[in-house]
Amino acid sequence: MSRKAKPDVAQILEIGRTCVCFNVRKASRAVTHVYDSALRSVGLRATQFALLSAIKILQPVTVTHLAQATITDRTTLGRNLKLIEKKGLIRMLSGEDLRERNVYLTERGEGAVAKGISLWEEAQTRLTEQLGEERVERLLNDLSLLVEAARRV
Amino acid sequence: MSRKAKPDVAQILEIGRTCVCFNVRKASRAVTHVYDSALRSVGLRATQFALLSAIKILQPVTVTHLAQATITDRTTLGRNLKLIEKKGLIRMLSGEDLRERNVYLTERGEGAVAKGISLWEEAQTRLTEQLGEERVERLLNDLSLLVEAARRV
DNA sequence: CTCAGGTGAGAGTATATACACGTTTTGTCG
DNA sequence: CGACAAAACGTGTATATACTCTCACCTGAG
Repeated sequence: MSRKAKPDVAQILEIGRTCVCFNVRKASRAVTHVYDSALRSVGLRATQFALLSAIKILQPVTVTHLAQATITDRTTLGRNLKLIEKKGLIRMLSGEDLRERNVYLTERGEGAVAKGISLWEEAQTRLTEQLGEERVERLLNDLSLLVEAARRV
Repeated sequence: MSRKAKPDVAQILEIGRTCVCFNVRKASRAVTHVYDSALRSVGLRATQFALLSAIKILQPVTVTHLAQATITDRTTLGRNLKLIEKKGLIRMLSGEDLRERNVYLTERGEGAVAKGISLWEEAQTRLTEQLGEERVERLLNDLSLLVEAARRV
């Protein structure tokens, strides 16, 4: 009784069906594939397009701020920024506070976002057609609540 | 007019709000953090617990089969399997068809799943409390449809 | 002013993910 | 039977992710 019994397959099946983590990650892989494919022709990954978009909105913005806004680990973000900096899409400059690095879009970065938008729109439209607009809206809302919930845990 | 104009911030804001990819990935990061933290005391990542669970259900199973079942790239899966093989949690043996590698849980793998279950349950329960059971059920259902939709695109 | 503690960022390490390409084995058809 | 297609898997390379540790810089208490 006190000895931990081998879990049976039925129990694991139920975990697989109900686990929020597994299922969100699985969906993340499937959806990322759609957007990565769509954006390939401009040489951007979905993550990079997302990052450029966030910078477009928040610029000038520090690394830590951007990390909080995108729910990304600061060190992860730093490495992702380095990649798009090497492509010449952003600049990172120290301001008055020498610890900070302020991130800006370059002209090329602006152009990349502009080119990405139409490709993004096509992917988003095709996916929305498959899923239905109402369901997409509901899903986005639930995902937003999920992020809040996860941060409170 | 034909010249691509700089997209304005309002448009990008709308993209950030509505993009299924950004928002699923963001949720994936937030949720993974919860489950990774919960499982840390047994030395498993959420991904690894998921993988062991899938093997528990499907064993013996080939790499390609497991990849299809988990919506993971075959080469990604191969590398993830190598990590839990090194920990002694699974075995990979060739069968009659020498191209195939059949994956099995070891005794230690069974034990790891058993230990992981209670930790998983705690994380899942805390998250469900924050989000509400009905919303979790709806979200899981919508995510499942999303995966199907993404695969049809 | 000084320094103790806090803050912003990078480096080291490890895992997760996937595309392009190559290798071995199997199956199939003339 | 032999050549060629198909299947299963691994390797090389690149990006995404995050934890731990370290360092530089800033700021406020005394």
